[in-house]
Amino acid sequence: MSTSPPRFTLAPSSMIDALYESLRQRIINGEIAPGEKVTEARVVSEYTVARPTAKACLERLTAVGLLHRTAHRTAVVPELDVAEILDLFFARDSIERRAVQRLAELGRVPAAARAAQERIERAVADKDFAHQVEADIAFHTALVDAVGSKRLSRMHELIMGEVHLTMGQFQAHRTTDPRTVAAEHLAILAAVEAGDQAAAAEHLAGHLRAAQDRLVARLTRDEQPHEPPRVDA
Amino acid sequence: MSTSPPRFTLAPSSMIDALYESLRQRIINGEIAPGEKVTEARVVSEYTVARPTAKACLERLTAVGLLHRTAHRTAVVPELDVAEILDLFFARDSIERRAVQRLAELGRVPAAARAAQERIERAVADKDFAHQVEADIAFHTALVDAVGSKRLSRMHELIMGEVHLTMGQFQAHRTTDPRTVAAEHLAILAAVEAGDQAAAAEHLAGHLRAAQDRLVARLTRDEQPHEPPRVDA
DNA sequence: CAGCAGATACTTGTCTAACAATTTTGCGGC
DNA sequence: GCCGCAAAATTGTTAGACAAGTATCTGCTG
Repeated sequence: MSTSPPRFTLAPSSMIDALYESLRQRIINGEIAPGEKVTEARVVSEYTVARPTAKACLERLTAVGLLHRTAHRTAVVPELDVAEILDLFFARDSIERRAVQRLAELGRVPAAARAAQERIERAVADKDFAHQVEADIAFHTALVDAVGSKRLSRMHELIMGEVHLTMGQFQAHRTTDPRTVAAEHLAILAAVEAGDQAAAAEHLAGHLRAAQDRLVARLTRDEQPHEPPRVDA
Repeated sequence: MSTSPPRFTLAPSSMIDALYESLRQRIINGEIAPGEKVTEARVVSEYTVARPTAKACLERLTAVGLLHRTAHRTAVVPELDVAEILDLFFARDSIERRAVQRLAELGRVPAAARAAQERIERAVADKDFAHQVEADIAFHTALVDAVGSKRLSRMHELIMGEVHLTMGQFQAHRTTDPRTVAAEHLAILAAVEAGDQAAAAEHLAGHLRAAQDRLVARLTRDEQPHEPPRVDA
């Protein structure tokens, strides 16, 4: 607040940060599949780090829900079931709805959201799905960050890792028309710009519900065959 | 959710948990004062633990805002200024408002909230201020937990440490009539029981705003003399 | 042949010790 | 009195070790 906010983000400075980012990416992209075990020893050997470093990293990933772990048991990449997805989207809606209401109240349309929107459209044109998912997350994060509340942003960050994870699982068999998503995003921004809190909240809630329903529909279909957990490596 | 909720909480099982709880209490109660430095070496010597253990503990406290720390610099107990308190209460309101709206929608009045309410009244009668603050936190936490959303509860937990901290700072010079607080709590529960979402949200928002205003008023008065940071030890 | 008990291997929790990198502090010179 | 450099303090990371708890496999018994 008092110092100028950083305009450029550099590569992570500490070992743990770098490790965290790398593992985060691998989990989110599905490179480390849901259900797969991630032992401390594995991290130590895959990268060249000491075990305490790996341990700290796994703890951080656990804190944001990208790994599940109970005492003395190996951390695993979670497979979210329907109940968890509903819970996740309820929490997400709570934060983002408040954010857009606030933005509408201030009449503030974040530039970063518009930028993210353009990135989404470019990714759609390129058929680059991973990038599209990432830009979509960036769009929603931009909305929350624009409120300017450190703590709201932190709470949002706490759950967006899991959102990213579910979209990553979903990404393989995508059935969504990207133009629908784009239209919904624009409707949110338009309501914010018009200063209409209720409309902004409605558009956002509808958008999230649509995403949630797509995930749930996909999941209930997939859970039927009860496919065995994929184990590679 | 699927397993029965624990009816009794035991002492923390792991070393780090115990350390975390102890330090948390000491920070919240003001035993470790705002502005005070907490080095890893200090924790190591005060308790009998290894430095990595202390380090992990400080990291966890930092994650929930009970300590502030930047790379290579010593962790300190934060002194929240007015801007931060406003931010904190904005975030808190976002979560708790959603929670009571949801409870009203379900018509679910959590028993734990009523129990906490009784604990508050008992603490008031005993003039036990620390206990009163703790029970007040428990009341609000009970509201959020009753929703049954793991993630909403986790987000709430992420900021309630800081709330506890500010109330601890405030506790020394208290100016609040406890009966006002009790009445506000009961109004919230009544609205929830009646299933009136809007009224529940209104009562909660008013309650939080009153608490926030008391804190801010106290703080702006205190900041005038610009007292030098207390340094003991 | 099935089921259970014990033994073994694996994994995590914590500790000790050490060195590198960075920040803070204190001293001396100008 | 102020600035810069060196020493001290503190954190970041690594290595190795041992205890304790889990999971797995083997072998015995019915």
